[in-house]
Amino acid sequence: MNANADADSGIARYQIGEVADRTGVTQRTLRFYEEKGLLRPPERMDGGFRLYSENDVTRIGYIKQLQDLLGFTLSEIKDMVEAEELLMQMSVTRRPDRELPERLQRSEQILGALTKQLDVVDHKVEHLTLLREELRAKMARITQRRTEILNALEQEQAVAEL
Amino acid sequence: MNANADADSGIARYQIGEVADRTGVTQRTLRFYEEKGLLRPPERMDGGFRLYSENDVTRIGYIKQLQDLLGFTLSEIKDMVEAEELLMQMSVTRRPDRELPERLQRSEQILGALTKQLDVVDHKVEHLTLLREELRAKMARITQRRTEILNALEQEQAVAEL
DNA sequence: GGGCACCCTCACGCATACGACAATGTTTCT
DNA sequence: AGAAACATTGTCGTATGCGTGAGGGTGCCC
Repeated sequence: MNANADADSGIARYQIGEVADRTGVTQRTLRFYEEKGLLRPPERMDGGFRLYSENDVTRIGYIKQLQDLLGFTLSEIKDMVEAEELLMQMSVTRRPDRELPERLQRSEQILGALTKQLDVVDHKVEHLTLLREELRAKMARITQRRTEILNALEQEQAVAEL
Repeated sequence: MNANADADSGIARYQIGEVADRTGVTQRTLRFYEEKGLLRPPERMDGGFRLYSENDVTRIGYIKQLQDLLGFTLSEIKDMVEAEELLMQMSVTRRPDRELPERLQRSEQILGALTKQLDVVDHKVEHLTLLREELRAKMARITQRRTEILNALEQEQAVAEL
């Protein structure tokens, strides 16, 4: 067994090396993300080794996606995961029905963040879609040229055959 | 007149300051792009001042879009504009019907580049679309929570009115 | 032909996002 | 208990994408 699964506790924990392997980011990057507030400081073993949860692993994948594929900066991503964090906290802290106005405010705050993110994403999708169309048009043009050239070559061949 | 338009030559040229103003990028950035091969070295005046064409201005806007809105790196963009360059050269150099095989090869080279770009764009669109759905789902959840809270607050109000 | 706006080329600086050690401590396996 | 494997915190280095002068020419108008 390589996984530090639930030996006697209830939930699986992984140390940094395994997380790095599974997520495809380096250990350095994981520590860096933690330092920059993108990842909550994970638990530690008595000796100080970091112990990540399955949830952390998921989050790391999310961050990578936002970064590599979607081109957000780490500080943008920080805002996004923080909103996510708040959202999850809200879902959990359903207990005290007191302080409703405060919770309302939090809701609207998160909604604001999500709206901003959605705007950014919409914008990107729109522009990428346009770019895609342009690329397709260019490809069509080039493909056309190519068949023209191929035809011309065939003509040459035919002439040479005589 | 601020534009260095066609005085006696046929085509308008602009010096770097005006290009910077029109495109919204700094002069430093323009020189930097040139240095990095993103922009062909523009013409120069006798004294060494750069003279950009309308075409260059268009290209700069294209680069900015790829960079800011779509999150490509400059080296990715370099590949893209180089393919574009080749494509335009092909369209122009229709003259010598000799050397067809060479032109065929160029065509396929450009096609390859375009295909790669299209793949990248498709990938991004796909992931962004997924992300957008997730964001919408989250917003729906939060909006739901918010109305719940608002209802609860109304209840309190009603009770207090008694 | 003097002045002012504009441009030139270095060249160093800076933020982001890590990579690559070094020196040291921890866990685990047998 | 001793080695191998793995982790920790520094600290310095690096690539990208420019910003910001310094020091010095150029263009053009009156």
